[in-house]
Amino acid sequence: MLIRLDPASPEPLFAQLAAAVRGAIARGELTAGERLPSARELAESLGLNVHTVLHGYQRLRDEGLVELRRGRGAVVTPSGADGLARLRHALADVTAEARRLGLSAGELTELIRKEYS
Amino acid sequence: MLIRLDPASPEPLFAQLAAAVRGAIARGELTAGERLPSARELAESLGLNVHTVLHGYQRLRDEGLVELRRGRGAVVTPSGADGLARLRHALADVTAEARRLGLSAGELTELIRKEYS
DNA sequence: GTATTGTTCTAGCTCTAATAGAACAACTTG
DNA sequence: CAAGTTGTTCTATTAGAGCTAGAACAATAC
Repeated sequence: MLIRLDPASPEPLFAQLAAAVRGAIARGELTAGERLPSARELAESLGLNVHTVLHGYQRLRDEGLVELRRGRGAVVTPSGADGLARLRHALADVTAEARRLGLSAGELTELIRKEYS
Repeated sequence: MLIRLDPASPEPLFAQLAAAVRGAIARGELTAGERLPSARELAESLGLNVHTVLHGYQRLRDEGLVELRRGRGAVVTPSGADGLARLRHALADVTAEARRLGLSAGELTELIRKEYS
């Protein structure tokens, strides 16, 4: 799993890291039961602090995508892997266009809610 | 145009303000050539600092949605209004397709949230 | 000419992100 | 059981963004 981070981005590093893992799960590059590198390992290889990596892992845990256990590390959950893989591509074009126009995720979802009602 | 801001949100106030205006344009509540309230006026009525409002306006200008001129204020550009209107139509197509496939609004917005992260 | 409005500048305050180091608790492995 | 691995928790510091504040300035409208 290749992870590239941009320190100059307004997006926090821990969030970029979480996003990278999330994307890998959605694309099927990481499957249920697979284990992520240990925080200390990944921090070393990415040139980050251990706490920053753990912060990202904890966000993924909050989203239900991975399980964290001491001594074992971070493991992809079945529910997380299943839920992500679906209609993601169908939305890619629209979200890219929306982002180009400066819309936030909140604004886009707001438009959708109105569209559905 | 009603603007509601949440100071407790992680989203910066200037960004929330820009988002509100953007949404109003996308929904057609603000049309090309229309003038926004002056920064000093809006700051007063929203309980914000003038600079915060101007920060939001400047973001909208960077996105090409409004023009800023001293003495005149912020005016919605034709190109900005058009672009957002187009997106709105594209979005209508996607939501129609999603509905045809049996997705709920919640599922769709959840996918978008992940797409943006 | 006068009022309005955005632009620019300095300044201070607060909060988040990121880093750093240390000790600790739970789990895995031999 | 013993040792190593890994996440958890704690305190602390640094850097930057966001927001507020006040002032002076420049372009436009009337």
